[in-house]
Amino acid sequence: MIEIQRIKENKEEVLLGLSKRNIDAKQEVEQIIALDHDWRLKKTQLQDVETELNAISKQIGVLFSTGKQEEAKVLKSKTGALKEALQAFKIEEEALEKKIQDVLFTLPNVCTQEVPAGKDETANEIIEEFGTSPSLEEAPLPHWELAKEYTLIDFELGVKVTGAGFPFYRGQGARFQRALVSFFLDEAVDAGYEEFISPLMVNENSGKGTGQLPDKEGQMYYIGADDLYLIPTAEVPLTNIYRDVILPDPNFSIKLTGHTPCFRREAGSYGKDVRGLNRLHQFEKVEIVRIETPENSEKALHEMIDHIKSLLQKLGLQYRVLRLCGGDTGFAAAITYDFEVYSAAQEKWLEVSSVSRFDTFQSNRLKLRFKDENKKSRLCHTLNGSALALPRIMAALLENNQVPTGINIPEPLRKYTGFDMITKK
RNA sequence: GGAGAGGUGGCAGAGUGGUUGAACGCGCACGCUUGGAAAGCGUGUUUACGGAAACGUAACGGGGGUUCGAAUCCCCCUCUCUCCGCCA
Repeated sequence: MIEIQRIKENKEEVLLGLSKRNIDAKQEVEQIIALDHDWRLKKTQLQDVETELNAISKQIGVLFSTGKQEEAKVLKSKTGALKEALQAFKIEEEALEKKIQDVLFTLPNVCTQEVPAGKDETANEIIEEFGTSPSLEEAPLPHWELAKEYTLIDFELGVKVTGAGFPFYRGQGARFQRALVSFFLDEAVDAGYEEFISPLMVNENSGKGTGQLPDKEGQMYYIGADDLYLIPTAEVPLTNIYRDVILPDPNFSIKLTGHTPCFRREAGSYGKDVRGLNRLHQFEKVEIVRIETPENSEKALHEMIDHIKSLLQKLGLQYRVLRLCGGDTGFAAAITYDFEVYSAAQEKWLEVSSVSRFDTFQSNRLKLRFKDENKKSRLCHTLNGSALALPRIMAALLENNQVPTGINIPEPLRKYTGFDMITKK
């Protein structure tokens, strides 16, 4: 959540950043400032009473130990009223604090200066395009047709065993996916990210830490019997490694990566956009996560962007980079860049990566801090990005690399697949 | 799942109702000492909030209770360890 200090000190900047999301938060911001003022006042009053009560208790202790029972009794009788006052102040103070939290929780992150204002994806800015569409034979097949023809993915089996959106990958399809995962992980490790295999379920505190809870509760699968959530992305377990951590000095740059399945309920999705691999309840993704000082986070963001570009270029995919407008930027992000690859058979752009800077929005919830040069605790910046999400990359590669005799495997993947081309068996 | 033991500062580990935010030790930082180092000596060394500061308040796994006063007593939850059971 937004730091309350920032709201107080840079009210206009906060309002401007939120306005890019089409949100007028003037009322909430004023309310928070007023509540915070009241809370401070109440807190001081509360502490005054506590000070007095502590002093009396101390005196009683001394009196007892010196055998002055009578004097102690007199003092004791004075504490009743104070305790009542203490209770009252405490209740008021806690109520105020909760109210502030409640309002704060409703506010999304403040968008940065470069984020374009706008309501939906039509306002996103295309900032870069790379590559050209492959020249395919007439009537290229969409990936779900190719998947059937070469027995790569079985959607019907998934429906039988689990339900829609849970496909089986099989044979060369399974191998192809595994090759992509290995390639992405190796590239990340080469770029200095530490590889993790993480839990696939997380507790409530972790969900809150990265901002999925409470605002996206309905999007996660929930295991009621054990009070756990299936992860919607590796971002959640990876970032939460650093929940409640204070890094001891300002010279750090934490780079994590992990490959996990991602589980998303995708409530309300339907239609042709969900055809084939375009939208699934379970899919695989390699995620990269970074924890940086505020001074370094913008640089880190661009390193991540460059990393993703290089992956797409090595795979020979045509892509474009979008800077999302405020309305399309996720709740916790300050700025987000999306990567889309061109799917030649479907003739459309598919989102394959989303890279975001969260500034202190997550770390404020996570209580993830570092000691600066003056040994002061400051909140870290967190960032993450997909590098990459598997299904749509697979869809694009299948479609774009189809030839009459099969489907060509991009060169960098061949050492992982063990074959150069997907063929009919 | 059953039985027992336990969760205290960076670590190790005292502390069973009173000036204990917490002994002693290790580690760490700074200083003294030294040609330099070690040893030695001294000082310091949790976090959050309020405050310009002095200082104050809170926190001994989490939550609640008893009490003038709780790390210490009571209740609930949770986690760890040991033994048993089960098991890829």
